[in-house]
Amino acid sequence: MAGPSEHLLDALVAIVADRGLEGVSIRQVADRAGVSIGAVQHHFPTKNALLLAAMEHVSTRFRAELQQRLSAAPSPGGALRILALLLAGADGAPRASTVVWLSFAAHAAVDEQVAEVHRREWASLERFLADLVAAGAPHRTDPAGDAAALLALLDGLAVAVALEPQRMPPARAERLVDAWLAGLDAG
Amino acid sequence: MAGPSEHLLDALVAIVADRGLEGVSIRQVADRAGVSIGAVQHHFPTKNALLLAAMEHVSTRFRAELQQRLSAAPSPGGALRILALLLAGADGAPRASTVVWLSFAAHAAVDEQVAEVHRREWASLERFLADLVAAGAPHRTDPAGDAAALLALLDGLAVAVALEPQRMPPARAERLVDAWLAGLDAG
DNA sequence: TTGACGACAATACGATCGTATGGCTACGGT
DNA sequence: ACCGTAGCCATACGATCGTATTGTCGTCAA
Repeated sequence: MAGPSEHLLDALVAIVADRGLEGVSIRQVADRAGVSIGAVQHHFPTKNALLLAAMEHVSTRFRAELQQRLSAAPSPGGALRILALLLAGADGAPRASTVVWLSFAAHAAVDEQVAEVHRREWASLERFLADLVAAGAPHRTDPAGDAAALLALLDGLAVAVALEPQRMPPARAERLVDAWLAGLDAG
Repeated sequence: MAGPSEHLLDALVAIVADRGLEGVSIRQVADRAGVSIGAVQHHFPTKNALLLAAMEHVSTRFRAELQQRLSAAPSPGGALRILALLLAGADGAPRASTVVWLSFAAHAAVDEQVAEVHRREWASLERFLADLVAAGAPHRTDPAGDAAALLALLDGLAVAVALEPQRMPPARAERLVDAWLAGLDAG
């Protein structure tokens, strides 16, 4: 299932997770994957192509894991909570995932191709959240607005959980997410 | 008022704003500031020291601008809205500021010294927001929780405004902020 | 007057970077 | 049997990096 290309992409993601994007070099990726520089160059012509492929890779992985987790959701409301906790980096979501997308996001501010992938993913995420809101809380008048606010909240929480674990431990992030979801029905 | 050191820090911040942290090198900073490599080394012994000083520099600048903007606030509620719109990158806040702190945040995930400065600033921000909430909406039972949620929302909105201007134009961010603030009184 | 020192500039060093190049091996089609 | 090509490695090239070293001016205390 996992070819040599995916192995390289996993190596890159692992490097980003613990040394940041600045720690990524063709040589480091090759080392981590246990192959030569030439092998990396064979599968991806440039570093940029490797980076873009890695972004698509983490997106694909995320969608797969999401689908699996949501298969156990009893209702749209339950699915919304599962997705929210996952995105917020609350219990169950590894810090590494947040660090990776945070690194990509920062790079997106400077690289148009990376920005395009980021925009596509986040737009898709907002649509998905909006659908869950519309299905789980049909009385809401602006599910798209609710989804956009929720997505922003979750992004901010994820960063806080990853960078400030003592100010924002996962349990607090979970409480805040639940409070916001409760506001969906009340407010 | 602005000595040669501040000039170097401004140069670094300008580089981060339009090429990211990866565009920062001693040589680039020296070039942008119109001095030699040696001058940079004279004021800051290492690149890391320069980076840390730049973070403190943007913090100081931010506090100064904030204090100036808040001096025109009629009430705690008004001050809260001004600060929220500023942090969210809504109309009036430049994209560059968001890109700079986003870059620093991503770097904080990998550099403990940068992380410490980041934590200090964000903790201070949450406290300040909590005070404004407590003053402007005294009936709230958990102003610290409100502040933490608001701060996360604003961080997420700022990133969205900076990276996805068509999904999250400043006006939409402003509407979402206002909706959240309205929920302070209702929910 | 001299001499130390602060504020730079110029240059050098070793490391690492992305990428190009050329060769080797194994295999699949003709 | 043979040729091409996919897959991979070793190595080289030029650029850029952070930092160390050394020198050159002023200014100002003694």
